[in-house]
Amino acid sequence: MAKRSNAKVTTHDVAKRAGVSQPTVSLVLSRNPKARVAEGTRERVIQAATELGYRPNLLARGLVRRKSFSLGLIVPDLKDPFFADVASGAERVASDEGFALLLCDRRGNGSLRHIEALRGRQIDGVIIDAAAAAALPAGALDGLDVVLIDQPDGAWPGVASDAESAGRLAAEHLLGLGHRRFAFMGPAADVHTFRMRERGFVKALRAAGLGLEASLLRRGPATVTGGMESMRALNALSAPERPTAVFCANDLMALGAHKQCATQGVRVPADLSLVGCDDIEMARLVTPELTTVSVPAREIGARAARLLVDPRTVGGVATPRSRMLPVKLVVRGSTAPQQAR
Amino acid sequence: MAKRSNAKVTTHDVAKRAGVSQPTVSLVLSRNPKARVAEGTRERVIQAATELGYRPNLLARGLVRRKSFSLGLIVPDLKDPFFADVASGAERVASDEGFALLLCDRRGNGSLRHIEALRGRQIDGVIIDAAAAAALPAGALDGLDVVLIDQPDGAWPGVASDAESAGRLAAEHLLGLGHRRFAFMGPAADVHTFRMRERGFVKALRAAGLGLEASLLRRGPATVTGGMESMRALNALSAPERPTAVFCANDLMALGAHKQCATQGVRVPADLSLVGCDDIEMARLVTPELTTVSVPAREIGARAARLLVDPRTVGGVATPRSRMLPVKLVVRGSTAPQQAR
DNA sequence: CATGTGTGCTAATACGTATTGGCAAGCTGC
DNA sequence: GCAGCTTGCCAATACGTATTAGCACACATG
Repeated sequence: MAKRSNAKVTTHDVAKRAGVSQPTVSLVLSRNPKARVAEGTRERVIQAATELGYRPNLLARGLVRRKSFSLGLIVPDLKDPFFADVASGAERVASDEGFALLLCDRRGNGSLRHIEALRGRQIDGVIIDAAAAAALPAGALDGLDVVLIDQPDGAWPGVASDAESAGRLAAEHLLGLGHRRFAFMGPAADVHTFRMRERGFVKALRAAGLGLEASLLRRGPATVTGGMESMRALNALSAPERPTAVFCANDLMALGAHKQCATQGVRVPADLSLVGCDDIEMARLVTPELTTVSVPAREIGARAARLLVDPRTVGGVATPRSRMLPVKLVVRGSTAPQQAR
Repeated sequence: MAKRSNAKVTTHDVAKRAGVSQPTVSLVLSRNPKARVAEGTRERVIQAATELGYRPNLLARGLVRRKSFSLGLIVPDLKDPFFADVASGAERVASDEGFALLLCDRRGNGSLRHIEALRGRQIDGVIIDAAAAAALPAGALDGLDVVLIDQPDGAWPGVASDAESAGRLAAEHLLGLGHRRFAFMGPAADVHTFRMRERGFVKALRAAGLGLEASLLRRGPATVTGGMESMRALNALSAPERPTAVFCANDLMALGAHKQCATQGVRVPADLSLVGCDDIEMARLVTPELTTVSVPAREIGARAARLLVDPRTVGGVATPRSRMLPVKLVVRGSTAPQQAR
């Protein structure tokens, strides 16, 4: 019967109880494959450990092994459902593999402080959004195992979705519905995923012989508020100039745009078709439901964690191939065939 | 100029460079107040540490101090915006105080495994939702500094919102609009906050001489899906039996209900007034916007972390008073005066 | 000059685990 | 009977920091 004792039990306590030395306990419990331990001894040690409720002190273990069995996760904003999903996926893998996940919400700020704190904790790797990584001073990540959320940048591997396809799928869907006058809204900031979504969208339009006028390219933060403001600007255009379909860099923007249309009496999808990207849970809660491109956010987090946890890829032994996960168009109610005006 | 060296710099390295012994470095850098160090020595040590880019190894420090400067956070589901907010608040405080936040998403499961892992990491405290704590085997939290999210349970302090007032505010708002036929939807599970929201709601109805029939008390998980199903059941009632106003245990349910009404053509608020609870960001994105009771989720997380970080409250020296944070009714578009039928 | 009194530093040790080298005992083979 | 091997264990040490006890010195005091 395992005792749940309050006082901390060490390998020394176990050793005493089993009548062996401390190193022997360590040999048995750390399952060192090259350890030679008699079967009887092994059993006595395990028995004693169980009885005392021994639990290894990972700080001590980390100190000598130079490995802390913990990962850092730096996200731009945990309240963004996309990153909450990423975190959720990363936590799952980390936890399953015996790693702790140290959460850092940079809340839009720089992440140098977080990085330094993580270093002090001797983390085995860090998952960080590419925008944060790019904003760091040179060398800030030296010596760390890094996986980027978003495209790789040469120095570090990254896990991302196929953003260009996302844009293309949105465009092709809207083109197929007969739309000819498009707008795009997204941040100017240097986030690769957003750039690629835009590029994929624009390229598909070009392929159809269409373009995107400057006034129909709205720059703003990829947030609900950003979406509302961009949409307000579009709605302020004179009727012939107004787009009939809008692709938004992510669902938060799209939901903001959606809301703005509702507020201003612009009917979605009758007056305007709207496509988002990410497929966050909320996309199904608005009416009409948001057509969007589904991105496997949890899987992105999970894969990023797995790259850092997998002994075959850590330490650059085998440079992990970066991962580009497929996306899928999800047609819902916010898009409809272009109506004659 | 601080060098960013890849190799780890220890106090020994700093000592050598400054021409002093390792303990002296430790005395200087740990800012031990009772340490007597000559000003010149102190400066040389700091200079050397800066030049070498010294950063303390928190594993080693934790080992000897018996303190890891890290907190565990166990949430039922990170994808629930309420808990994402709690996590965000807790992370902010932890980070500001030099603590790491070890994130555990129990994803609806038991949390014993997570607790054990956190113990091994010698965490200084754990923030856990009360439902998870209650589901743990006896003694599973012994010897830990615990703060519950949700009401305290005698053994541990908790940080929560004034849930009974939330229910009462919702009821009074609806009563003031002339409603007389109410429904409530919420989980049967033993989450104190949800029980108190329900109780506050029912008590306020009673005070007005009204009650809640069994058929108008819908049990279901506090999720979007749960809200949709409960709403479907309510909509299936014959017209005279149907409520004119519904209070939902949280916003996720309310949004599910909101969506279900849109799907079934029940007009909100003309046919049905809807009140949620939490005031998550999404509440403002649906049309009509959701009337709800605002709960300071981030503040809850922040306070919980502060209780565990504050030297005046840790270790039970001064048992921290539990905190009950005020809530506020936010009237939006999902509620309206009762119409004659 | 002997005695006390701070001051500024260091030697030694502890924290709990992992690892290295080696010792003793039991074999094998000749 | 001795060299050589294997097996099973342990002594010693390392990881990087914090802390305790105490040393050497200067200075003041009698």
